[in-house]
Amino acid sequence: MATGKQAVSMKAIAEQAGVSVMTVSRVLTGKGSASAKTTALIKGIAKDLKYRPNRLVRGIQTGRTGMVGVILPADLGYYKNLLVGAHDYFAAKDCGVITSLVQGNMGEEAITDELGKLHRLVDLRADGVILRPVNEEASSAYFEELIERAIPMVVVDRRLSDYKCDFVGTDDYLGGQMAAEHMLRREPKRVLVCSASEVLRTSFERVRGFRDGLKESGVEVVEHAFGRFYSSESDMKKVLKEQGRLDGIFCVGDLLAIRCLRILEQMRVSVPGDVGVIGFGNLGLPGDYGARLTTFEQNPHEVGRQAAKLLYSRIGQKGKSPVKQQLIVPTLVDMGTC
Amino acid sequence: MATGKQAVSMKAIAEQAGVSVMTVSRVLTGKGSASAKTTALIKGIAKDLKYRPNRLVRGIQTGRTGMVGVILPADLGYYKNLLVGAHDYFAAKDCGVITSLVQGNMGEEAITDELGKLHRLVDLRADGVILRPVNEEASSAYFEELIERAIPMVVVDRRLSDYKCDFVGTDDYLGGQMAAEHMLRREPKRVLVCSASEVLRTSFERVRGFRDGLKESGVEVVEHAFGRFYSSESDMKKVLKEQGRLDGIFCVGDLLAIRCLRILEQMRVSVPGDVGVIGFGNLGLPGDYGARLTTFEQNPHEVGRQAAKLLYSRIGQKGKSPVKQQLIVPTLVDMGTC
DNA sequence: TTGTAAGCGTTATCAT
DNA sequence: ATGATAACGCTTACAA
Repeated sequence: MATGKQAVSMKAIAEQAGVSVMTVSRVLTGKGSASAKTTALIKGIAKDLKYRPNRLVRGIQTGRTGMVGVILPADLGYYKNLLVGAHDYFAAKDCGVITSLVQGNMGEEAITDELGKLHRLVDLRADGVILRPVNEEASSAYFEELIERAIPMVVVDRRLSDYKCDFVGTDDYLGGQMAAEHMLRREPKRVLVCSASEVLRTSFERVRGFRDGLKESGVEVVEHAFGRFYSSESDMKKVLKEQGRLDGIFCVGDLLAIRCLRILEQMRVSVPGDVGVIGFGNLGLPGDYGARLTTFEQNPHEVGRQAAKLLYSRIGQKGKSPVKQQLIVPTLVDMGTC
Repeated sequence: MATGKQAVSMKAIAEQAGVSVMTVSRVLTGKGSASAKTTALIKGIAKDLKYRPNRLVRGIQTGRTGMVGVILPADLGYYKNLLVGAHDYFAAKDCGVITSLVQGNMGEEAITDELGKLHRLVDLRADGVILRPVNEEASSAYFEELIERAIPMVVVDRRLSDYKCDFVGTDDYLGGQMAAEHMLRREPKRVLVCSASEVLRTSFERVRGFRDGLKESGVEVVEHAFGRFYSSESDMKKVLKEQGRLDGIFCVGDLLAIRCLRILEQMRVSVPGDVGVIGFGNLGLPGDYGARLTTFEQNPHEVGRQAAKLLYSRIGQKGKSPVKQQLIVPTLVDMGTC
């Protein structure tokens, strides 16, 4: 310690009260017993001295620091409410949340950054970690420091492909099914699915759910896979023109759906009169058309809350238990485009 | 420690290397000297054992935990980027950020919550705190635990009325002046100021800046004070009708400005043809008209960065130094309504 | 260059 | 109900 007067410690209280440090500890933590008299005395002195327990020391001693780490992309966007959801839960558990923001979405640099944040959390002896992974291909070697110390981790929003661990995210399959159900009310004959790519799990699951939801309806389903959750105007125009008559369109992302709406407007096709359009709330920040798009709102707040809850349950849980997958149901927001 | 194998400590490395703990400490922290041979040996073993320093202990020992607290309102909104800005700075300084979100904007409950979060940060021995206060009237007694321990605090966005301390926020006065300057290009004869209330510092400062900016222009300035940063449609309509001929309107908040635009449209007054309208980016989330409103964007990211920078400079600064006020210049966003 | 001893503020453990 | 002592993992201060 550099300079200045020492911060008040249990020792100081003990001296003033004429008891041992242990008695102070017992009174102040509420664990163990003490006479009513000493209890009152000690509590009084603690208040007078503005005593505050040193959680660092307590953490060293008990193995629980009461801090958890949350690692998210630096451009918070969609994850803002996830963070808030996690906070909501942890606040109730008197857990401090160390937020770490990772620059970039992929690439070596982002991975290095992510790993650095993980290390910092280990160094601070966080009780657990919530991670939205940048490095989706990370193997268990990547997480060795966490594993070594049995620090529980819950992954959110994006699944890790190589490393099995607890996960909380949107139920994309169910969302797809719900989209199908909603679409069926139009009694369509032929519908188009605008997907991203089979290798993108969210897209794949949404499509799978949608197809399964239509399975016994006899509706004809055609699909066009744009490589990403986005399409240029010309690509979309080409696709829609080629497809000919359609009664409905399900896009696995809002950006695709908004593009659809624009093109359909150009083509003088009425929505939802001629064609119904459903998007999926990939970004949650729709543009001009977005506000009126029938889509699925993901519930990042709930994802955050559930991730926190799951993580908390893992903390202090002795051995290993089977991996859990908590899937949060998206909400259909009917804005009349389908 | 409850169960399981002990985490690897310097002691473990020391034993394996056949040296003392101090040598390990010196090598791993880079402070002090050691022979090239032992250095290599120790570093090798540390890596093999996946050693990670215990920052808690280091914090206890050195008085610097490398953690700072950031306390913001629970509905992050505008503060999202402030948080990101603070992170950007602290990440570079290898500082962990403990985020605390306070429920509610005023009232006893929120204050209790805020104080609780402050206490938790003290308990975790944060090196410093950035606070967007809920409790603006808080006196120094409110912050006694921080003061007692000489934990530096920087207040952002809202000033504390009773307690002098470092502050970083938007330069409202300058914003007002800039609005005036912009307005003058229209060569107006008569302008209306839609203010909130004199007791709201941000409103007051914006108006003061605006008036000062027009001082020598000879422009006639009339002012209507709505109690808040908001007006009902009927109130605004009444005011605009009563005022008669106007060349420009400066609203201290975007919500007021958007209301203005709507009423003017109803009144068939062209903007910016007949009247120029300037708002102030109170919320940053403009509605339909907002996207086209000439207004001031506050720079929460920069506020966060500067607050972090200021706080960091205070950390480890020995005695007390004069209070600093860092004012961030808002950006004029000309969307053509003035 | 390296080591020893003491201490940081608390809890765990075993007494009394 | 209370206390003494060790331990947690590291750094500071002082030797050698």
